[in-house]
Amino acid sequence: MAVHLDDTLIALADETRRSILGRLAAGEARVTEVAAPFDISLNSVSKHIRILERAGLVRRRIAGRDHFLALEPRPFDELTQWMQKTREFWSARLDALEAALRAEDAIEKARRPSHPHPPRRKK
Amino acid sequence: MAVHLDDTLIALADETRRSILGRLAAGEARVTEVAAPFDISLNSVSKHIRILERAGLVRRRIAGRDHFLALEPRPFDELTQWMQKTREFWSARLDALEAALRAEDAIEKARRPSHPHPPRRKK
DNA sequence: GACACATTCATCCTTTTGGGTGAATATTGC
DNA sequence: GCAATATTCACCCAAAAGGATGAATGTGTC
Repeated sequence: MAVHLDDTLIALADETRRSILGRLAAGEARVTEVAAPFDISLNSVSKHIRILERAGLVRRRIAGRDHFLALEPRPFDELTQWMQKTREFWSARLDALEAALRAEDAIEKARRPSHPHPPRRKK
Repeated sequence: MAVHLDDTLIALADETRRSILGRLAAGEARVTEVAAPFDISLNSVSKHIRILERAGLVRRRIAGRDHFLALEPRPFDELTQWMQKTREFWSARLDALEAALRAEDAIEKARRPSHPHPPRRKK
């Protein structure tokens, strides 16, 4: 699953590719149509599309000499799920850390009412 | 905002870096501590940390010769927001497309009860 | 001051990415 | 069969990423 995530993240980490996905959200389009708005060569767009296909974000349907591309949101949704799970995990750990620090502070305060934060390392 | 997104996505698109973030979710750690579980050189880990810092996902607090690293979830949350907005946009457009196709089908069916999908291009 | 430790800097190497150009391939249309 | 069209393939180039190693810098400790 980790490699899969990498492909999706890399595919999304480029403005041209995000723009291509935006175009495909409006429906199927041929490679040439997708490439039209960009000021780069058709070949470069073709390479971007291959990276999107590698991530599974774009599906290709070949009809004669036309290659119709369509948006495939599943990897995007899987990434969203991973991010939600990861965020929850982080929150839980960071909250626990916060709680531990507060408890430590309380103990410290009870023992020595002043001097709230003895720096563990100097300078 | 686009460049910012790029940095975050690129930072997350690597298993080593995701693992570093997982470690930091448990609290601050020095560079050496963060590097310990990995089988790569300390320098490589240092480079990964720099990429995480570039994305704003890691904050560095220097205390003498020790560099303490801490997780900073804000860019992660911004990415989550972007993904939710994008997903909603896609859903709206794809739903509209679906509806349009269904409507087209209905009209087609009303006019010619058989022959549901005349292929626009042959083979 | 001398030494150990933590971290980065400077290089080098290989792979990937993002861009380009020109040729090849496949399909359509006449 | 032939010309035009759609797309990819094969290279070339520069920049960046991910890895390594060895030197330099800054800090703590004795």
